[in-house]
Amino acid sequence: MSESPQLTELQLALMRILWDRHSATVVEITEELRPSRGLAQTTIATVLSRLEKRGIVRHETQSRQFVYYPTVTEPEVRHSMVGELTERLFAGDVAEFVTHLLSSRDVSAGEIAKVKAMIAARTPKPEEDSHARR
Amino acid sequence: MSESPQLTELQLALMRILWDRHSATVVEITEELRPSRGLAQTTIATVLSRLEKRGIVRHETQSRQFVYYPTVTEPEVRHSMVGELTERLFAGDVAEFVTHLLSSRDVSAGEIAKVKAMIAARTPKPEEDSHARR
DNA sequence: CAGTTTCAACTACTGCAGTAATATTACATG
DNA sequence: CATGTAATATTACTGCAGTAGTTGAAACTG
Repeated sequence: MSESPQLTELQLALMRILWDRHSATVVEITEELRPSRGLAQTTIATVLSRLEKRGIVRHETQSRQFVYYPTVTEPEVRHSMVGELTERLFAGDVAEFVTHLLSSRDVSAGEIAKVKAMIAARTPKPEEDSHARR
Repeated sequence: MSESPQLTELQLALMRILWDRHSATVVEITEELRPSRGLAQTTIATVLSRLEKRGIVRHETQSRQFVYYPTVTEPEVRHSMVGELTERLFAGDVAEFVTHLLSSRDVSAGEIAKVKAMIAARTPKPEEDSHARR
């Protein structure tokens, strides 16, 4: 059913709030976004109802108010958006993608180290690990 | 001047052709895309002129025909698109992004190995290298 | 119970991508 | 030089995101 949602920046901003709070009303979201973007409540409501049409959020009515809930997790969205870009730009080649990411000049040595550590941590494949020790 | 172009799939398809051939006419592009998408020449022309308005391609008139050229390279586009997504999804944290990429279950061991090799190859920072030897 | 407030619903407008039909321009050629 | 052809230009329509005004209904308040 659920395809692979691609969300725009505003949509993601709303989702982040929903992910943080687990649920939120239109008013709450509008409040939280007021500093960054000064959007009208109706705008937020419109965006939310469109997200609902796409199955990305749902709502429950609580005493006259709509309380919205995310129906997808942040990792899921990340995964589908990253997957899409991997296809689009690197023909699905993840290694290419990583190479590209790491070769952008704005990656600090510290970040490279983090990545190395991460790879080290996940390199020992479970099966190998279990009998590499004997 | 040039911002950070975000290109859609169709736009990328056109750009890939331009990158491959270095230049192309509307007819050539239409031909090349005919198998995959059966688009009218006018569609291609429209898309190209919009890309030109955005400064992503330019054209020269060669004996009555428009010959289009890319004005940005594929790496540039990749960089700006990936950069955008890095911001959007990972708040600019490249290491997070890489971690995410590598933790998607559809990354083969071979690909991990490729990435490791890549990191190894680029870990010795040039400056450090030059006087680590003294 | 009437007035006010608070929401959501509805409607609508802009901008852009995708799509394509139609109009226009200019060249070649009989 | 008239005309067919090939290419671009114009125009337009759909769909969706962003944006917001207006309306209607429910709830609170006195």
